[in-house]
Amino acid sequence: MLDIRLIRSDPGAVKAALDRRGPGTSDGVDDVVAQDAEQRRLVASRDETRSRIKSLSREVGRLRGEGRADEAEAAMAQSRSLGDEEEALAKAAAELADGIRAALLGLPNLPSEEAPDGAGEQDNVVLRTEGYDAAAYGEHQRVPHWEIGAELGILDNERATRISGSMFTMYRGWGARLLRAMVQLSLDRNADAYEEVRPPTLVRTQTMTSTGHLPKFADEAYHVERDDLWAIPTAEVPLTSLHGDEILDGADLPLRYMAYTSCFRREAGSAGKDTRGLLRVHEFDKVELLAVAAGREQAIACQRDVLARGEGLLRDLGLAYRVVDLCTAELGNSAARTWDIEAYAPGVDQWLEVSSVSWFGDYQARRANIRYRAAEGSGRGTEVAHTVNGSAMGWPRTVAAYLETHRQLDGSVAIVEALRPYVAGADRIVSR
RNA sequence: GGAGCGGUGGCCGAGUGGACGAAGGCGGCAGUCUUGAAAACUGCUGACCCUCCGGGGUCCGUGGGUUCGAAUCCCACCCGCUCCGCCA
Repeated sequence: MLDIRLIRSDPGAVKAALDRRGPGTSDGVDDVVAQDAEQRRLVASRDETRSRIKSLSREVGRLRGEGRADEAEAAMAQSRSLGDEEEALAKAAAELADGIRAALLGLPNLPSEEAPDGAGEQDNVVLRTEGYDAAAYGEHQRVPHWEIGAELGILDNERATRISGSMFTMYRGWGARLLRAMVQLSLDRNADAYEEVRPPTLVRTQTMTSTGHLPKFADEAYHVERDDLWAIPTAEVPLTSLHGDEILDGADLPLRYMAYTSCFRREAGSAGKDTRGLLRVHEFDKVELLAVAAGREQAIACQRDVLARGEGLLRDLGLAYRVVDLCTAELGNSAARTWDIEAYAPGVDQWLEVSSVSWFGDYQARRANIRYRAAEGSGRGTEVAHTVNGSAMGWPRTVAAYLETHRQLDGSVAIVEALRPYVAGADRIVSR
């Protein structure tokens, strides 16, 4: 949610920044400005009326105490008639406030001025590519992961579909074990700075609203209507709300958390797109890293840290990857700046998005109401925190890139050094 | 799911419908004393919104209601605790 004070004081700059995402993004800002002015006018006269009612009421008590019943009666009558006035003003002000809040919830975040301008995917900027050499891949690596999975008996999407429908996956045997090894590696590598959390995967509407997944993207999430709970699309959702409605001590920031959870996405509108194998599924696993920071500078340092950790894990797995700076048109609704990490999968010859590392400014923290008290003597009171998050590792696609990259001439798949401690030292996956 | 009790400031906790934004304590900050620290004593110490910077207003789980006036009375909901039932 954008700061209404910023919109009020400089609507032109807000509109210009929003429109960098695409034409028409700032529609509604003028409306908000007008409604806000009217709402404040109403609140001012409501407050004035209330103040008069309060002093009259005190007067009633005092007059009664002094036995001046007639005068008390007169004050009561006057106060009563002011009451109707106050009620009407309060109702009008509250309705406007609801409307303003709804409009604000619908506005996306301002892109960082450092995010590259652009109109679509083609305008994303590749910052760097690591470990990629097209000529280095042999024919044995040009096999799509679903074939490798079937050959080795480690992926069983056919039966997953029978159990849950299309775009669900199932790991079996070494597939499940490889996944578990990667999860453990991801958590262990980040335990030095991030507290491990196992949050709930079903959350309230308020929790989904805080990260910006609601109200705009309700169609993307699974909703348990009977209990009004939402299946999280990412651990970012519960982790962001971990400190919701709290005032943190600025000296404790940044706070860093990581969580391994299942993630659920309806992928509405993408049926039939990239659906082969593990490229796009409704339920997947992910280790998410998240930081709550004090201000821009600290937040950006945290974002760099998350990115470095995501890259480090891909290097541990021996995968080629590139880092992409998303252009303004491709930024998620809540993000100010996002770096995607894409792993190269030789079998399908695609760069697969395996991590998305975003800085949200105070947009999410304002929705979640996460504040912090600045250092003593800084002359500042409580401030809205900044949030940052990104995947340490996200699964089906990482497994896809892994299987294709490490497939050997004999059809087995090598287990890299970093994973061996988690698989009792085994060094390859062979057909059973 | 049923019954009972409860939800008050950073924390604990008091609060007969009338000066209650709220006693008291703890914690925190500042000062006195001290070479320094501790102890003792004194003072200060919530968040948020608006402002013509004088001030005004909102907030006692949430939302309604009663009343001239609600932390206090009524209703609904949420959360917690205890017991019963059910259950992995």
